[in-house]
Amino acid sequence: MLGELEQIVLLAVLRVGDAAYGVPVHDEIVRLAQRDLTLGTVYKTLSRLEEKGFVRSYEGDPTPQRGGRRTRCFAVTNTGRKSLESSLATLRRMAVGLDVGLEPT
Amino acid sequence: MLGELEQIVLLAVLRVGDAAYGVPVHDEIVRLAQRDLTLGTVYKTLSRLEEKGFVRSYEGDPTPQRGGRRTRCFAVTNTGRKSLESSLATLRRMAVGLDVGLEPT
DNA sequence: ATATATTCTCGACATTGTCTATCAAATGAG
DNA sequence: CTCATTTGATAGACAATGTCGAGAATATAT
Repeated sequence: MLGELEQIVLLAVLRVGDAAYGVPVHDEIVRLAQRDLTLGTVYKTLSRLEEKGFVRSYEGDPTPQRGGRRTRCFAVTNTGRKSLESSLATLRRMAVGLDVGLEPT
Repeated sequence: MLGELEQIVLLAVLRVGDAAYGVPVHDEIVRLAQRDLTLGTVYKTLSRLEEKGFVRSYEGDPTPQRGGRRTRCFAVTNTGRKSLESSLATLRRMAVGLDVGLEPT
């Protein structure tokens, strides 16, 4: 089962695409979810998602502008994507017929 | 913030409509979310939602078929509905452009 | 070297998710 | 009427997720 924040973080990683490391993922969440999370929260969630096999991580290209260590980038795995789609599909199914702004096309 | 199950329970209460007490809400979740929850889990979640003001409860009509005590029915409050819509809107916003089965119309 | 900026890790604690066991009320059998 | 049975509700415990803040690691500028 994916928690609510886990879903959001998975979506953010997908959105950021390449070089999805902590900072841009965090920024994307703040921007689109209006949620004032800490970086620590994002990293913690990413770690847990990795333990469950929903994302994998790899060393990012060392292209730091000014200070900063190497980045740890994340990508959603197939399993992660399946799980995310399943969660969203459930919500959509349950929203059918209600006017809650999530009706199917 | 609404957890994932909280969202599902709110949706189920909306779906069931009148006389939304524990059992039918539970059934609706099992049916649409393929989630094998216990009745206890549903009640616990409903309690917590009520503490937060997202649902209210009232005594149901005593129309038991065979055994059974008076029912405690639940309805989603305005606040609850707003909160639910907000959560779903966030997901939808974040899904825009990704092919995860939750794109806006 | 030292200060500083950027990225990441690690406890610690709050909230949510979940079950099992148990309680309560209503009904029908005897 | 009494009580076993059925349906509905509650409570306590523990697991999983959500969240923060403090600090560690690493690179650069001075």
